[in-house]
Amino acid sequence: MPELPEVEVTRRGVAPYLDGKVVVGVALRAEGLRWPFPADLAGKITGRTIRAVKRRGKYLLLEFDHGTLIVHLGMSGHLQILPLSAPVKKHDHFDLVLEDKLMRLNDPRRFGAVLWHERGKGAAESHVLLSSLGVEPLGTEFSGKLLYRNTRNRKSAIKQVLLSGRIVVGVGNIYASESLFQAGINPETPANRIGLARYERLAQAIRSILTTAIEQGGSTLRDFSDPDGRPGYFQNSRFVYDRAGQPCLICGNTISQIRQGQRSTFFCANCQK
DNA sequence: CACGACTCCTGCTGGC
DNA sequence: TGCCAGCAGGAGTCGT
Repeated sequence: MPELPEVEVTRRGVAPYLDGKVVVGVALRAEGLRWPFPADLAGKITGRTIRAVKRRGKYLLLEFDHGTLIVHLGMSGHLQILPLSAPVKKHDHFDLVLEDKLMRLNDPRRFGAVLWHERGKGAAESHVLLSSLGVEPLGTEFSGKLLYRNTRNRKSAIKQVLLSGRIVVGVGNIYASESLFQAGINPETPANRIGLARYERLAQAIRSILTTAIEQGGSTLRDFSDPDGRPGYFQNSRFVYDRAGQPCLICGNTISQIRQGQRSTFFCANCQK
């Protein structure tokens, strides 16, 4: 479900309820998700204060003085802020209980994760899952030049390279297709055959699309909503994703759907060369 | 290292 | 209407 915009919308939604608040307890209703829940999570964070809620790629980082709770929503994870009395529903696997509210993680497919990183092992960014991530697409380091420089030895299709997260993070299946459409680049083009000028266009497209998606509250294609239950509206701004067989909104050509690395890609063969 | 296939899991949809 | 194959917004792991 969530790509960078949805995770950022989630972060902004939960942060006001978590910042500076004390954890009263946790509820765990499964062994774990993709990986087991941290050993003695309650003992680790009960009575501790959440100092900040940050994001790195699609990972949410709940920072404490003595470590960081790392939360990933996987494909189907969803966080909500609820009253303490909220009834438990199917797939409600984890609650972070505060004094007057709780943050609940619901994740039907259980591809998500809740992990703990001790402060003593360095910043959360040094965690094994975070240490080799690419740059933030909305940060100052990201640019067309960076994309160009880091793709000289990448023969894979540009769509796959974007999805890999090793050069730039947070660009998932929807926004990869949308960004390549806006930049006029065919998703099957080998990354090392794209020049600097086109990468400048792509970087600009990625920034612009992610920024717009965040402002619109993300994409609600099936079930996404922010932690207060509000849906996103970016799906109304899609040019190609999930529009196979429909006319291109720019040229009228029929939108194509192909498979790349077991994932669907959508594009306009006329607008994207 | 780069690359591609496979894998985890539940739920929904589309074709019969 | 029921059944079931196939696909869904992610990404770690393994073999080459």
